[in-house]
Amino acid sequence: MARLSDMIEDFINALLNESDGQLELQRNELADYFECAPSQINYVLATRFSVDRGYYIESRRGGGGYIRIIRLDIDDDDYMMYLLRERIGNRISQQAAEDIIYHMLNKGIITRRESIIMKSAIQDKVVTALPSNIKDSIRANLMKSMLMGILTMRS
Amino acid sequence: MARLSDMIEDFINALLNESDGQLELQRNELADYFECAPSQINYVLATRFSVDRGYYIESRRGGGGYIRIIRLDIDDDDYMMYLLRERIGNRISQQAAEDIIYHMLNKGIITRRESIIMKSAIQDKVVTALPSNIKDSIRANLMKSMLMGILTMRS
DNA sequence: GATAATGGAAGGTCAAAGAAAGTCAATAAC
DNA sequence: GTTATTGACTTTCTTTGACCTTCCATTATC
Repeated sequence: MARLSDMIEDFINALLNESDGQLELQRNELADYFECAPSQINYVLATRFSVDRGYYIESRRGGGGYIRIIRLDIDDDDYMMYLLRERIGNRISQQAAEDIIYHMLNKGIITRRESIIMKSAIQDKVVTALPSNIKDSIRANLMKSMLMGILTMRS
Repeated sequence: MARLSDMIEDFINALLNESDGQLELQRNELADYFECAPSQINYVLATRFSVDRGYYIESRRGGGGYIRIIRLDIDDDDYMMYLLRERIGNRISQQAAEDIIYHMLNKGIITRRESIIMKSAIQDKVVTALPSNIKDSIRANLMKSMLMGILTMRS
């Protein structure tokens, strides 16, 4: 008896393959279809469609809510995926973040204006009055979130 | 699953685009047209045509009453100075920050890519596990820092 | 004729109900 | 002992309805 999670994963992958790498679905609908608890869907998304595996999830609650699954284009973005998966990690200093932004600018991944916005966001002064390990951890989240934004917006 | 609110928003936007940025309508008439409760119109105005998104609402009750929707048209630099000096302050919610970014995009102050970077930066998930007043205060710093970056790079 | 009540025609407010998705800890399966 | 599954509870967003306020025109009162 194949595991439910695997069946749901396959199902979603089949839908993704028929799409342009982006897909919208309703959590409850899918749970109904597989006759499982709605939170099962979250489990599958968390374990099988994580950023590490090259996916990005957006969602919205309330009436007309949805879950959007976006498959990232890994081949085209080796460097970005390296940053997300390995380089940035749980903490990053301002200097290291600035170096990465500078590098992205030089490689033509971002424009000069975009580099300035990113640099403004990861300044130490933005997270004042917090212990530096927390600062660095927020900064890591910031970098990863902005990178994810850049990665997902081309589709 | 088209949301009613979105349909009404689109409808109003279509009317606005055919006008000179100002539009008068009757609440009950519009509610009749969409076969919804009149207060639904207020909800759409409050959530989609807020001041943060660049709109201003005037209205009048009684016989011959009306709702007037005005698209604000401020000079870009003035608008950013207003944001920095008055609007953002020490704290700002994710929703309000998103509305402002949406507004800046609509005005052409930032590109779509830039708007996505900014939106990624001010997400709640970036500052997880902190009390919400601290979240909002970091977010205010973020917004101000990014705006300063945009402002200074043009001079 | 001037003023005061009145009724209908708007729009406004707010809380409750409804419609989704998220979280997390307990349990089950392997 | 790790991975799956479930369910109770939470949060967010939307929709509705009951009740309130304001404005105008008409009628009643002095």
